[in-house]
Amino acid sequence: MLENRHLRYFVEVAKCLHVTKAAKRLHIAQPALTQNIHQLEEELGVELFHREGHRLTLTQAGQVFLKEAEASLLQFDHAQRTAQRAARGEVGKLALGFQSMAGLSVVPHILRRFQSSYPDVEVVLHEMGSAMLTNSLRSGEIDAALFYAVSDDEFASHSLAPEPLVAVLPEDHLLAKHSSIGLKDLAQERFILPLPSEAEVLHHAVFAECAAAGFQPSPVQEVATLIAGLGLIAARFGVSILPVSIEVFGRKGIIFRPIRDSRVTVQLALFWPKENPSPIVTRLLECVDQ
Amino acid sequence: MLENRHLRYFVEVAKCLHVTKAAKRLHIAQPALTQNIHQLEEELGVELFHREGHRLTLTQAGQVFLKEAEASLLQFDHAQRTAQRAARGEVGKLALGFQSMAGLSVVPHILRRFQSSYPDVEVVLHEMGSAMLTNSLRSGEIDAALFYAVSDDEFASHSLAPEPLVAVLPEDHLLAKHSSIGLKDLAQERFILPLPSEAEVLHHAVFAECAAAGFQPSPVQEVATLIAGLGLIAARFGVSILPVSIEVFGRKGIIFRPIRDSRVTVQLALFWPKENPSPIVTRLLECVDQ
DNA sequence: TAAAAATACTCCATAGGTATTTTAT
DNA sequence: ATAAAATACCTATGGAGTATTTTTA
Repeated sequence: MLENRHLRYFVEVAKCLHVTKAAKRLHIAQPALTQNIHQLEEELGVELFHREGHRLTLTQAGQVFLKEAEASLLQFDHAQRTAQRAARGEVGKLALGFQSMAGLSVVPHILRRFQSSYPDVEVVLHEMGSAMLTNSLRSGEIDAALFYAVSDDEFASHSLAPEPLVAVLPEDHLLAKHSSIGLKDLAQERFILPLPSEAEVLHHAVFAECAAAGFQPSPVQEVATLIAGLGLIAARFGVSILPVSIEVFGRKGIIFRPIRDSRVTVQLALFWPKENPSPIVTRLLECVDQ
Repeated sequence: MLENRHLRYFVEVAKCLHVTKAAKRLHIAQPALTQNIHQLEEELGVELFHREGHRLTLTQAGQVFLKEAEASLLQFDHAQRTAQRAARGEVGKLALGFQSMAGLSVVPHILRRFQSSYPDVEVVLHEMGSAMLTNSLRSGEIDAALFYAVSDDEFASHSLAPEPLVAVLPEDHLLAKHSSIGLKDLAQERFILPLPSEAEVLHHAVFAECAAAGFQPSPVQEVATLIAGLGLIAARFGVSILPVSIEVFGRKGIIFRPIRDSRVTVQLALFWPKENPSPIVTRLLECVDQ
């Protein structure tokens, strides 16, 4: 059976056209090299060299095979180096899940840095709710997920800086003229909340913040998507409380106000499977903190 | 040292994710396969499989390496098949020399047939005189040459059908009104001859034909190129005798007339080196006779 | 006759086999 | 209990070495 060795040896001989010299460069004995070349020719069924006495020349087939053999060796090398780069997380695919809120500014920021460092990683983004994110992490559908949550035993995680919450109001709301608001003033408002399955931590954060202000939000309207929620607020259907990074979202008809005496913070965190984490996630982590 | 074998084995295991099954398909024992995979991972310095109990899965690096390994094996195969095709003369380069006269119709004809049968042969054409053609054949600069000559001990050759000679006259020549001419009527004309180094056989053919008609051409004007010769004839500077295939050359001011009682014929022949002939020449020969 | 390739042979490294153990389902 | 992978050990093929012969420049 022909092996790579045969190609390596052949290329060397074809380059010096001198078996003894080639053998020295290959650090093997001349007869061993001669044998390999013969075997190669035998298995191919092709004369690669003209032998006129001691004068070696490549046949036409030999010239063609030289090019092909070199290409094959390069490909072989490339395969090895690429596997090693892949092991270091420098090439491959990264399926990254994220919550809508995280997609507003954090994901784009991190991604820009990551892609400039690792252009050979193909990143596929998946926007979904927090419940589905954990499912997808479990099933291996995604390699990592970025969403508002607290660290947890099931997954490895890395939390970003805590974020304060802000009140989200229609722009013509009575309290809009103040530069900040006391949450108690919203006690009678209808609260727009994300579905727990979409953003569990944000859902609870609203209750926690209200509880700190001494009331329980009621009535509430749950929504599946951020877009729908902000639309309802703009239509004066209710108000909400969201992480401050919502402010990059400049929807018409909506304003944001800091909450005086706010007690609650939330933080984005990157989660990934404890078992067989993608090495690419390690590279991604390096980009998260800068 | 990693060999092709390792890739073949890895690809099989990566495809069934089952060492025992893969071993069967490869017709080797399971421990041998296990060892090879371990050795591959060792030499690469890369984990290619996750092993959770008996459940094998490819790591990210393994997935990447699978693609690369398959590509490498394909390239290896391709190298072998290409060498074999090259040995059969189906791929490679053909440097074909020819005389101007042969280039008029025979070379284009043969070439069209040849290229349709062997599109992967790169043909490079070299137009030169007969003396230089033999030199280039000797030096290996060209693989074969097509020119008017008689077969010869130095080279292998294959002659095409003999061609009669025709008289080449300016169109307003006195004899032009006749449909054929007796060569003796040209005895007083100046003969335009190719240089012997450019077309030795054609040069001699003129003398032989004239001798058969009972005279020796005089005066003579030798020219290096066909173009120059025909130009001189059109300018009424002289006449010539050339193989009948000159008639495809429709230069203004020139006419061709058969020679009555012509004795001499010439023939194109393909010549190639006796030593180490290019296999492509054999393929070319098959096209020459059809 | 000098130098290079081919041949003859020997040896040992290792690819691959058999038998067995370990491990997980 | 079963089936698969890992381990241990053995065998033998063949890759590579040394010594020698053949060939040609």
